[in-house]
Formats: sequence, C-alpha cells, structure tokens
Amino acid sequence: MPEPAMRDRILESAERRARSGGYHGFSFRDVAQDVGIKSASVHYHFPTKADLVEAVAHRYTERAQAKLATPRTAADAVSQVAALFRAALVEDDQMCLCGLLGAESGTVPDGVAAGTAAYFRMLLDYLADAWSDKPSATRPETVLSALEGALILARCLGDTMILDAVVEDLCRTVG
Amino acid sequence: MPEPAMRDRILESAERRARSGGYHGFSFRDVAQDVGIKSASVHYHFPTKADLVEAVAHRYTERAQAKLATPRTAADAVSQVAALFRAALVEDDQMCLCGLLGAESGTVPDGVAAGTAAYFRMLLDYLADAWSDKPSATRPETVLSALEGALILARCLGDTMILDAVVEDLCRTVG
DNA sequence: CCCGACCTATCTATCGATCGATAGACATCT
DNA sequence: AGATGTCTATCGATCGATAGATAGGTCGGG
Repeated sequence: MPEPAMRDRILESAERRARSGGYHGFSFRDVAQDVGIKSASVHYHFPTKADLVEAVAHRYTERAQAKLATPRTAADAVSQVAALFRAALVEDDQMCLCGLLGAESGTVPDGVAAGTAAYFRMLLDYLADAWSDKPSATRPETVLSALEGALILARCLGDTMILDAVVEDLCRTVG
Repeated sequence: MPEPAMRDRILESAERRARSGGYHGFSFRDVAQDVGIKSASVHYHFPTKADLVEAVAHRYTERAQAKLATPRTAADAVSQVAALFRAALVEDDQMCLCGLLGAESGTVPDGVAAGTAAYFRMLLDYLADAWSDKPSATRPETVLSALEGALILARCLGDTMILDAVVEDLCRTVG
C-alpha cells in the first residue's frame, strides 16, 4: 500500500475548508498547506477546482448515505437524518457542505451544483421512502429544510440548542 | 441634495452580488462595474469590504422589518415572514442574504457575522411576539429554519413549489 | 461680483498578495 | 523504461486597498 492517502487528505481538507467558507472561500494553496504539499501538486490529483469540489460533494453524499440505516418508520428516518446534522454541528463544528454550496449554487461550476442537488435528492428520497407506510402532515421537504436552516441559525447565533429544539418540533409533527 | 444615489446603488449591487455568491463570491471591481465607476471610488463610500457588507446586512434587516406589519396571530406572523422568503425566491430570484452569510459565518469579518445574527434575532423576535397569545407546537426557530432551508432547496433543485409546500406545512402545524 | 479655500466624488496608477492553472525537472518505485 | 507523485518556477488575472491628481461645487471675505 503505497499512498492513496494523499488524495483522501486533500478531499478531507477541501471539505473542511468548503464547509467553512464555501466554494469561493478557500484556495488550492490553503488545501496544499493543510496536507503539506505545494499547490501545484494538488492539481495533479484534481486538475481544476471544480473537479476537486465536485469530488468532495460526491464523497460527502456517499458518506451521509452510508450512515443512514434502513428506517423502520417516518419518525425513525427523521431521527437518523437529524443525527447527521447534529454531528455536523457538534462533532465537526461545521456547516453542511451542500447547505453552503446550495446557497451559493448560482455562482459555482455546474458540476458542483449538480453534486449538491444530488445530495438533497438522496436525503429527500430517503425520507420519502419512509413516508410511504404512514403519510404524515409534515413533508420530507419541510424536514430537510428545517434541519438545513437550523444548522445555519445554530451556528450563526452560537446556540446548539436551536438545532435540538427544531428536531424536537419535527419529531413531534412527524411522529 | 445632489447625489446620494451612488451610495445606494453600490449597496444595491453589493446586496445582489452577495446574495448570489456570498461574501467571498464578489469583488469591489464587480460592484464598481455594476454601478459604472472605478473600484477605487467604491472605497470612498465604503473603506473596506467588511464595511460594505456590514452596511448591506443592516439595510437588508431594516427593509425586511419594514415589510412586516404587526401580526394579529401566530399564523399571520408566519405568513408575513414566509412572504419575505417567497419574494426573495420568486421576485428577486436570489438567496436570503443572511442565510448565505450565516452559512459562511465562520469566515466573514466579525461585523458582518454580527449583522447577520441581528437579522435572525429580529425575525425570531417578531415571530416569538406573535406566539405569546397562543403557544404553538412549532417554535419560531423551527419556522425560520424551515423557511431559510426551503429557500436553499428550492433554488438548488430548481423547484419553486418546494418553498410553497414547506410554507403550507408550517401554516398547518402552527395554525 | 469675484477669488481663493475648502469639500465631494471621481479618476489614474499602482501596491503587494493571492488566485487557478501550467510546464517541465526530478526522484522513487515497478 | 515507464508510471507516479512531488517539486520549482512561473503565468496572466484578479484581489483589497492606497496615494495622489483632478474636476466641479460651495461658501466666506474682500
């Protein structure tokens, strides 16, 4: 096993950077410094910034999907998705990658916007599948929207409990 | 009073730019071109970028507040705030300024982050006041979060109806 | 009424830093 | 030899910001 590590370390750095400042908020030089190489070497792994961030979005979506177990009920699905956002806020102390990229979606490369949309569709599908057994008053779109927005509010106002309160509301209206 | 117009035109341009690409997604030269002067002249009105965006956030908050009439009920308050977000999506075809700046909050100047937080507090206070007469199952934080998130999803997925669906859910669970 | 001292708002020109990206050398390993 | 991965060096463009010139307006004193 030589070193496929560097590619992952680059992705890791780029994800963290992008989740803090968005697509326009970091540079190849930032990432290069994080992983201890020169910025020209980052281009070896990812020719353009669009390639890099698109790969980050892909990995982000796949990792999220991997953390989601087949839900037993709609309320269970909400809890599992909510856990993703809570981890972002508390463990990572970062935004949701696609929440930020989605907000910037008009000014990012097409591939990045597409990857961002794919993330949202994946989560909406996951929720919608769990809805089938029990139609609820609160739609999957509302659940995901509320979680995404709660992450912004909680981070911006410096109050973790905002996310908890929103999740509680969602569980009540869905369950 | 000859020309206080330029200052406002700069704010107008900067707001539009910031609502598309965020704090790091536009430059003094972008704004200068929009309003037909040189970037050095923009610095005359706003010495630094932080000053400019802070002023944009201030104006944005005041304008939002001006559009909100004293609510009769909690459901009425939700409708009025929802109308702000619907206008952003449909009329402006842009993000909520503070939704985007709030998502970037870790990488923007302190004054900008403070102005963003002030916007959220203003809307939360507006909603919370309307809650007093009738305690509801869905908190103000959840309403605002859902609207902010719905704007992101609707824009990113290119589906205006997402916002409408979320607003419907909110009106149902609040009213 | 005119003159000069200020004031406002823009300009040109430029600064050092950084941006994404490329070319080509070099070392290491297969 | 060839592939892999990093380097140095650099490109032209752009970044936020500054200095200093300039044109036009205002206003007070002679």
